[in-house]
Amino acid sequence: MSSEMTSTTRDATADAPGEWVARAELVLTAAGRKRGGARRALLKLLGEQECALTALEIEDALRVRSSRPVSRASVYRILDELEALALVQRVETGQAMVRYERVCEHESHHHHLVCDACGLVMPFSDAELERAIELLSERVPLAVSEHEIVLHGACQDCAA
Amino acid sequence: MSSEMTSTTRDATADAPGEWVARAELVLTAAGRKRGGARRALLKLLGEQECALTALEIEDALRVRSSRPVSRASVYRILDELEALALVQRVETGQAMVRYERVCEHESHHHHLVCDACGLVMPFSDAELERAIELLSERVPLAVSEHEIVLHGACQDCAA
DNA sequence: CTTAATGCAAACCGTTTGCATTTCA
DNA sequence: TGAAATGCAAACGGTTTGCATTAAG
Repeated sequence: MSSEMTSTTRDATADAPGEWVARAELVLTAAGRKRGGARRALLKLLGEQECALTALEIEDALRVRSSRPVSRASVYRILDELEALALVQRVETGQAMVRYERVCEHESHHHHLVCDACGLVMPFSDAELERAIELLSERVPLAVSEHEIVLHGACQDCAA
Repeated sequence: MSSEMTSTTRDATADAPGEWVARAELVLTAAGRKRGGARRALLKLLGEQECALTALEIEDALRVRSSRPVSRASVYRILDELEALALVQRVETGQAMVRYERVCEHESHHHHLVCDACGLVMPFSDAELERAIELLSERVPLAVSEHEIVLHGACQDCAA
């Protein structure tokens, strides 16, 4: 019973609402950036997400269910910017497109489950696994700064 | 002292020489494929590799230091074919291009260390980690068929 | 005003595909 | 001789870039 249970619903990334957005705004201002409408819309969207989205999903979401459509170029540029400031991280799921999700402080980060049949991506976290990685990192010929773990398989719907 | 030591040199993938190539030929024949020169050259090359290569690296290697140049399209087609037959697997390193490496039977598979500074990719394997993944796989809302682990950081040269 | 932010369209680049030709069984 | 294998070049699709315009501080 030691490790945190995987949760598809309430996600490990789910900060207090807006906390991440607030921090992001701070970091951006500290970096001498101005506050544009496109970026504000993107931050709001990312702040609400439970798991990683692709740039195109973000573009669509902003065009369809948001106040503020954002051009594709801006989506990419803003994501790059946020990644450089460690506010967002890339997630490689082995699917065609890269995914992005916000990075939360003082929260155990999560990893990803990918359904190879339907493309569903779900977060999970596991303390044992993190411990194993931590130990391992000491014994490896690399100064480890990050790690990414992806489990592939069939989700419950697709396996049925 | 329990887990296998990471090895940069002698790699976990290093089968008895040619063993993988021989198996690959068998599987391909069993699948009703003919034996073309391009594929033979590619198999030979992959059989000699210790770690994952990109399609372009493969194309170059075959053009430069091999008997048999192989067109880019064929490289991709052959890799797809081998992947479908589970003779080769993709490796997502978070770099621009996908990498490919042969899959060996009855050998604990390995994972990858990626130097984000110079792009070096090295294999490693760890029994603890595998155990953690195995346990975890039971408790997750996904019928897990594979997993991929990538550690990012700075290699010994780049960290120095 | 000065500089960052943004949109648009074109450029990029790894990968895939269509088609004609060659090769293997 | 028929199916698979291969090369070439064009097409694709996600991502990046150049440039002109707008807007924040």
